[in-house]
Amino acid sequence: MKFEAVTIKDIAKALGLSTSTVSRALRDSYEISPETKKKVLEYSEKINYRPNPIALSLKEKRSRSIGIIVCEIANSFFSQTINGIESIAYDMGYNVIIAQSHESYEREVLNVQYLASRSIDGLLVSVSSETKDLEHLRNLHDRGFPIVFFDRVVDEMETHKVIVDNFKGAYDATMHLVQCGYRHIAALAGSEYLSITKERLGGYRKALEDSGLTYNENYVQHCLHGGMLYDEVEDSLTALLQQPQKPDAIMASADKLTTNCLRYFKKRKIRVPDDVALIGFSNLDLTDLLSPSLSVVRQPAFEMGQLSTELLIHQIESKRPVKEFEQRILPPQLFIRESTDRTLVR
Amino acid sequence: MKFEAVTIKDIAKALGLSTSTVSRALRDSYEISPETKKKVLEYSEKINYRPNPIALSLKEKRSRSIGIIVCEIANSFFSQTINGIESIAYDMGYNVIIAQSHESYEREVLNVQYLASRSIDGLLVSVSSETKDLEHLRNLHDRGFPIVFFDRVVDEMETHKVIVDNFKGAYDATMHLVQCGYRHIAALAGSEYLSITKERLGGYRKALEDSGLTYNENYVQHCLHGGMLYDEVEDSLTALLQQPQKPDAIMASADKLTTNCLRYFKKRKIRVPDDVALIGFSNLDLTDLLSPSLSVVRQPAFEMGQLSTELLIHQIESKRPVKEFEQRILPPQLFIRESTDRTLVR
DNA sequence: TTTATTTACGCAAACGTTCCCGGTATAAAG
DNA sequence: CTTTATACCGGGAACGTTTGCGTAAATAAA
Repeated sequence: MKFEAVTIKDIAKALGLSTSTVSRALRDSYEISPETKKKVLEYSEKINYRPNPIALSLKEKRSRSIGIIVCEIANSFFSQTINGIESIAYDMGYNVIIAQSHESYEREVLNVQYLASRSIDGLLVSVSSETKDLEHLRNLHDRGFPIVFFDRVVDEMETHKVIVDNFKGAYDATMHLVQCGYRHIAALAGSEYLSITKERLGGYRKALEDSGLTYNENYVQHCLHGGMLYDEVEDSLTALLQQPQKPDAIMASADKLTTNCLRYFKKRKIRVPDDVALIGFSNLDLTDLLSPSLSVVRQPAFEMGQLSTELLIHQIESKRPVKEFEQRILPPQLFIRESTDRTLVR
Repeated sequence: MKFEAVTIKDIAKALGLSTSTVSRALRDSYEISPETKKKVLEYSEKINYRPNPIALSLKEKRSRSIGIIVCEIANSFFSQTINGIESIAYDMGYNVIIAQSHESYEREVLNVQYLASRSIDGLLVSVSSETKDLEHLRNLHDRGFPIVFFDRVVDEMETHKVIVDNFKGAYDATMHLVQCGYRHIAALAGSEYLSITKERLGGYRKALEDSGLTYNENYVQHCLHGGMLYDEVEDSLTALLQQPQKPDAIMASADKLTTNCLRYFKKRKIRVPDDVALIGFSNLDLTDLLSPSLSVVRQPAFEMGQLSTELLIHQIESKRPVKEFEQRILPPQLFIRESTDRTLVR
């Protein structure tokens, strides 16, 4: 069932004009007399004419749409980021096409190819936790295709990047644990391939060192799928709790990691923070309602989305190839709640 | 900065053929000799040719993309629905363009117009809670534009609709409260304009009647923005708790309504379920981790998204105008946890 | 050998726009 | 009265593709 729209030709025919005249009248060209303009404008209004964006795209060789690749939109951080992306994109006349990798490298590659073949003008990417090979993106980038990375960036490519200060976030979180008196602080981290994992573990380690605590390799566990799979978290936590010296606090470095930690503790009736304290990166809106309420490092997701989009569209609309790339680093925010602070627990 | 793609013309020129021959070779037409086909295929592969979807769209008068309008993607129910939509859409070669109304009628209208002007082939809509006037949608629908409603549907339009059995969901939830011994059961509902609100309140009322409890108008409060604004929830709850006979249980009929209820109770140190029990519609993944864990009515969001998309694409690809419309009703699921069941509380 | 048929390809129009390049009036300048 | 300028408008190509039609050469049938 197709839906017939009214075209410039219909207007031209109805008014006894040529398509060029109608086109020019609509674009308010000086070459068209005021009377003709008036006629055309009025008639277009009457029959509710809307220019065909497909035809325009073909002509202008740009689609005015940008692609987004994230692992999951059902993740607070990413849905908030997408909100930020949308707010800017729509303001600037772009629409967004969203694709999810579900943390799978294969699906990420497929999505990139799909989006690229759909003639989008640019791409906003947060890589999957499985991604090590970047050929699918480098390929496009090398041919001048605008790509902006956010949150999960890659060192190997020279593009705009928007991240949060992950080092500081983890440092502050760990420092907070130290100040609360915890001495055996473990880290539950995401995929080793991810930039954010490295940065966050860096902050964790530095905080330990600055506090005179020794960094213990066995206190660091990785979950390849960033907490998406409960079993991975379960295995990691079990490994941590089997250490000769059980950790008395955990710093979790991703949203799902943090909540699945809590789920594990609840299942095993491990009391938080009495048995073990928990702080984690999270952008959930309900960390205050959890049991116990969660201490978190929160990222300015909305702003990250906005900023990334501004950088991307700026690059898309730039006349000359962009050679100077920016890396914007936004500050994280620390929220202290019951899961680390015993004085807060009822 | 534009990104030059390789076209069929480039292939034709390089191989000394006409564009029609190349086109036909690529589509494996019987009119082309095996040798020519082989040459064309190999060369296209080599230079990584991808057909330009914009040009195809112009020719075929369809864009192979569908629009989605929801209030918030940062809402578990909708993000799960979108996952379902995507899974089907991508399988069938469509991409999706998502727009958010943020529960504003004005933004919904703007989004509809924007999407319609972007030559999408169909629309998946869950109306905003402010929406009463449907001209923006009826307009399109009357001209044969495929529209499928999901979750928040409207009676006034004859289209495919996919909903959950809201009546049953609310009925079961209320019945559960009755069985737990609660006798003064209030309802916190969303916008009065919404279909889901009416259906859910219907189930609530019927359950009361079937249990020999009297339905009390003052026990029903509406929040126009469906819990998005905490203040609305606060006012409604305050009104409920000021009734001469304070309610001993609350049935909340939307995601944010339910969680904001909990937030209110926590703030005021009202114990759940001891002072007041709470059950609500919610698709959150962490209702088991809340304090107390939440009894909820859960909707099969993913399946709803899949089903809606199948119906929509089926209508889009139908040769003849579709006149017979289906209304699919999926079953909700009840999860009993601490917020209603005292025996579960630690 | 002539005629009919098949095979394999090219030409050109179409989708909806924009825009370059013309062209024809009318008016002003010489 | 011719030249030049100005105002206004139309023709047609182009964007990348598909597809109906035409046609040359090769093959088969007569």
